[in-house]
Formats: sequence, C-alpha cells, structure tokens
Amino acid sequence: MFSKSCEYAIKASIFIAQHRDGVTCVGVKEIAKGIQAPEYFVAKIIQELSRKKAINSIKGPNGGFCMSEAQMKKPILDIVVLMDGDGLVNNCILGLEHCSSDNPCPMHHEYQKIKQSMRNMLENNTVADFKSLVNLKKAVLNTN
Amino acid sequence: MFSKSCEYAIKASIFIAQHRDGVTCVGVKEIAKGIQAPEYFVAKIIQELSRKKAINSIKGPNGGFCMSEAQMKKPILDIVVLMDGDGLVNNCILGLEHCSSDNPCPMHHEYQKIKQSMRNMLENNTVADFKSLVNLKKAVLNTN
DNA sequence: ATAATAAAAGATATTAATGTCTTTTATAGT
DNA sequence: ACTATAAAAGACATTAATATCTTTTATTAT
Ligand code: FES
Ligand code: FES
Repeated sequence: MFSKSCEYAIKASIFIAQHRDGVTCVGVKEIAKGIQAPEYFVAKIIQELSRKKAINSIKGPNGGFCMSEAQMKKPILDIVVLMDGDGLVNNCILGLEHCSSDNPCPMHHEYQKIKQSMRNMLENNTVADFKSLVNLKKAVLNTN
Repeated sequence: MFSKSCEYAIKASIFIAQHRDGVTCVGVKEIAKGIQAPEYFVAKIIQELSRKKAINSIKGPNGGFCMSEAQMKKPILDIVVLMDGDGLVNNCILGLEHCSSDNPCPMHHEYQKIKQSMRNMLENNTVADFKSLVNLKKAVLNTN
C-alpha cells in the first residue's frame, strides 16, 4: 500500500503536529521514538518533507521540526504524493500503462469505487484531523 | 498495492484460464507476451503458482499451463495471498504491529471500510469472472 | 570568538524485489 | 533408444527500498 518512507512520513507529520504548542519544536530523536521508526531513516524522510515545505525545520540548539496551522490543514494525500507519488489514487491496479474505462483491465470496474474511496479518505482528512484523534487518545502512533 | 509478482500472477492466471479450451495448454512464452511481462520472470511466478496448485503444468512437447474448472472458480484473493500474503486485507495501513479497533492508528476508522471493500472485491471475484470479461472483450490484459 | 546543538547533506551498507540466464528433468513423438 | 520440447530448478545480475554512519552547515548561548 504505502512505502515505509510514506508510512513514516505520515506518522512523523502527525507526531510533529501533535507536539506543536507554538513555541518549541521537536527533534528527530523524539520523533523517531514516538513513531517507533529508525532514527536516521526518519531524519532523511522529514528532511525531505521539510525541503518540500510540508513541515518546517529550525537548525541549531532548541531546533527541530514544527508545522504551521496551514501545513497541518493540508490533506494527508499531500504527504502521500510527496513520498510515493499519485500512483495509489491513479494507477491501474494490475499495472496497465493507463487506467481508463476505455481500455480497462479486468479489475478496473470493481476497483474504481475502492480507488475513489481511497482518494476521498486521503483528500478529506488533514494532518490536523488525525492529530486530534491522537491527542484525544482515540488513536496511537506506536505500540508502546 | 500489489507487487509486480502478484500483478503478473493475476494476469497470467486470467490469461491461462482464458486460453483453456480443455485440450491444449499454453506456454510461458505466449503467456508472457499476452500479459506484456518479462518471460523469465513470468516463468518463475507461474512455476510457483503451479507448485502451490493454483494452476497445472505439463512438461514436454505440447506442454504448458492450464487450469481446471475448480481452479478457475477460486477467488482472486487466493492468488493474491499466494504471492503477497494477506497483508493487504489484514495489516494496519500505517504499519502498526496489529490492526485493531482497540488500539487503532489514526487512519484505522477511515481505512476499515476501504479494506473491507478490497477484501470483498478479491473474495467475490474469481479468475473465471475476470476471464469472462476478457473473453467478452470488456477488459484487456495488455496495451497492444 | 567559541562551544554546543541539531538539522542538512552526502556517502555507504544492507536487504528485498525484480529480472535474466543456464542446467536439469520429464514427456511426447519418431 | 533418440530427439525435440517445455517446464523445473538453480544460479546469477540488476535495481530499488530501506537503513546507517559521517561530515558539513546554520544557529544559539556563553
Ligand atoms: S485499468 Fe486497471 S484499474 Fe483501471
Ligand atoms: S490500526 Fe491502522 S489500519 Fe487498523
């Protein structure tokens, strides 16, 4: 479904959003622990998110990562596309070059609805939405 | 979504089912061409399907691969599980060790419906179903 | 200015997925 | 029996994903 990079990117975004109090930012180490992912790998990934303006970073002492309200209000789909591209919501499930009802693969008709609900889920839920679930203890980012 | 191996396995199964006339079987070369996939790689995959009894194979002259009615009536999910395991219909979309509503990840609630419809699609459609679509020219296995 | 901190960048390592080629085995037809 | 055919099996190659380590750069605080 998602690549590991994408899984970590989603969880890291939510974690960063969750720990945003407007003052302090959160460092790689803490993020990696919070989402139970390898530290150096997470570093790579959130640096990429930062380069691509999905999150902000601050160097030096008391530095780390944080998100603006605007960034938190972006749909999760944005993160997914940054990491994995838009294949999940566009491509043919059987790998045909183009997914279209003109020349559909055998699974196309059945898959269309699923792909659409996948797209809806990713478009209609923001980082902030998922952050709230975690803050309300209705969801978790790790298995501790 | 699916691995390449799984994509090829699904398409190959449908192709073999499609070319089954009860008499002749179809060889790797023809299958690979028919599904636009690398021949040697397809060979590996359908050999695995054969080992696991999802299809039959016959060695020697006029040999090749074919499927019984019973095999054709198996849901596509069987092929998927043989190649990729059951992660797609069981695992947490964010990679938590267990997917459960007890300790759900932030996407769990939204994802459940999607996972269920994915499972339904894969359980309720057989190789024969998709074969029919191709035979009726309502679907294709390649882009030629 | 200097030291400490933490991200950025770059290099390297490991593993898994994908793809290819060669040799062996079984079978059919002569 | 011999030959041709085609799958089975095993070895090998390539690429992409995942993971780790080192060096550099920016920033803060002393
Ligand atoms: S053509 Fe395969 S999913 Fe649309
Ligand atoms: S816990 Fe993540 S999808 Fe169920």
